[in-house]
Amino acid sequence: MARHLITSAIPYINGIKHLGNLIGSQLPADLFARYQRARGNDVLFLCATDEHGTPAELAAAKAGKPVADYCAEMHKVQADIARRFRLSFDHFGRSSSPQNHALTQHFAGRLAENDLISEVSERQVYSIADGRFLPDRYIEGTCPNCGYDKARGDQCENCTKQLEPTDLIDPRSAVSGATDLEVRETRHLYLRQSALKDALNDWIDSKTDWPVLTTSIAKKWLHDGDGLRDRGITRDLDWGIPVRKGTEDWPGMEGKVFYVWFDAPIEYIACAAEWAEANGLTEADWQSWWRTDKGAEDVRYTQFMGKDNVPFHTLSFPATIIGSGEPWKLVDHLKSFNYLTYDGGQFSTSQGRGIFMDQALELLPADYWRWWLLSHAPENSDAEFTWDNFQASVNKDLADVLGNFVSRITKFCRSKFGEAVPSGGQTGAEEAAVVADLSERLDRYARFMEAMEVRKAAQELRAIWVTGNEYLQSVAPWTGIKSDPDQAAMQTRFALNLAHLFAVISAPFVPDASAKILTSLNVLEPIWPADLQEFLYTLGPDHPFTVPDVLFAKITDTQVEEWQARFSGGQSRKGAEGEAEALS
RNA sequence: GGCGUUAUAGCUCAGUUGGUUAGAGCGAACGACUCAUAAUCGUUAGGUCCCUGGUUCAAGUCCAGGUAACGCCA
Repeated sequence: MARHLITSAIPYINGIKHLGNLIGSQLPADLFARYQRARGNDVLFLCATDEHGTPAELAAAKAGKPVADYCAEMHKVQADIARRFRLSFDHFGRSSSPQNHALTQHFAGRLAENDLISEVSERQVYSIADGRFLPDRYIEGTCPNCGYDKARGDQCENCTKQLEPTDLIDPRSAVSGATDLEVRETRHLYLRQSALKDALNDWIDSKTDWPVLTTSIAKKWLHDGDGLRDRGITRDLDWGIPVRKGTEDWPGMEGKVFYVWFDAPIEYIACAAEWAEANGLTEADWQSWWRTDKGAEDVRYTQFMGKDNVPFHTLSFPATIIGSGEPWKLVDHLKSFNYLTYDGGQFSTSQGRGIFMDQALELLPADYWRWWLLSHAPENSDAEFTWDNFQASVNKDLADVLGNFVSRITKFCRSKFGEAVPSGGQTGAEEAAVVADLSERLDRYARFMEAMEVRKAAQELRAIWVTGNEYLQSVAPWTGIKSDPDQAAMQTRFALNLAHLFAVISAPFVPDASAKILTSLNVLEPIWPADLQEFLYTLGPDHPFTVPDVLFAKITDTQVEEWQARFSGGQSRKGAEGEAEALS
């Protein structure tokens, strides 16, 4: 039995994610996890909320709540939506957990011992009124280049010129509008990633089976310009993991916290510790997934993420792990996705553009979204969501091809033979041909799923559904029953077993529909078809079943028009990044 | 500005290391069937593979230059 450790990029805490976020990491990760479980493998599938940093603080302030309370609430909201999308996390953790505090401090300590941490003095803008240092993007002022009065400290959005906060004319705090700003000296820790450049390069070179998208991004960061740069791992904030060297104080770092990018990926590990605690397991149990000296040498670790997250997962996080000198598991396979676009532009949290997870579920059940998103996953390039395409795909694939097949065969059987699998007849050449065809297709489907070729897997799965309709159309039991009832009974029995097959193998894509079909067919313990020939005899004569309700209602033109208007962009969820409107 | 990705049928996309008449699904037209969610199944039509030039016996595929779209720039 293979062991699969699977993590999805962890979503930021400050609001509900949109469909682009969903298909970029969590959903394909779930598909893979469900598939591996269905094949009988041992799976630990982890995800969490990424809770630290300035956006969380500001979102909490806006909501008028202490940041810890805000994060706890938003974590529940996100967990609930994930559950409703049937994301089958073994644990949905929090980067603010005690486990992550301890591990982050531990890693920092190890890195310091290995001389991979340096201390750098920096000058940063401090807002006296706010009582805090301001990150560059939270300073606003007039652009010295074009005169735009809402330029940010890192860049002017009007003329796109890159700026330093000190370039701004009449700078003010974007948090409070305060103008009493000053530049203060502050000391920060840097991770000396540059010292690990060769180690990282060798490691990435050893990954010959990674997607081009992944390696090209990693290589660019490694070799572009001056090469891999050292990165600050601390910030002058209140909300975060206090800077400590393992369990000891870190002189000169009092009152500072780790920068969110440093502690967030460590949550992948800490989340396993949270999982163990939540399930009454021991440290040895979770370490058997993460420590190659404690049982994880046979674990295959796969990460899922959007392309914007690739540098962190190929360089920064591995630098932390390699730099620790301890035998933690490094990622084996890394599956990255491009963006889903909406009406030609990006989905945007800050501009409220596109469809958000909670809104999607108000319109239609999870399976509809899961199927469309997965079968159109932005694997090789950006993919575009349009309502017309969504309607056409879902109606055709789910309602007409799969749903209608289950409906037609169960109803036919009920009307001619009653609600039990009919007996009589012997399978012949026609059925043997279907078995041969399906065996080949099932094999391809499995290979695509193993390789995480999501779109191709969906395409193959759909072709398998079509096989069922082809078979019925070809043998036409509704005609044959008049002259040879035994033959028609056998054909009906065979087709009911096909419905069973479809339910079992479709579960990773459309878990709810799959469960409904299995319930109707009275199958309590679905088992993946190892031997197809044998599997298609699972439902034998007299096995009772019921006709399921309509599995997938079609999306009407009226609905599409209404939704198109409602989500025409910018109206549904306006506001700056970090707003808590999603909570209401 | 630098860099990256992409460009194939009306639409959404496949096209392995260069190798016959460039493929699939949807949509369209026509036909078959009537068990089924007016669903299904079959047949057919539809392409200057963004442009220009180059390498080669052979280029959708490799190289150079251009054009356009999208993205990233810590």
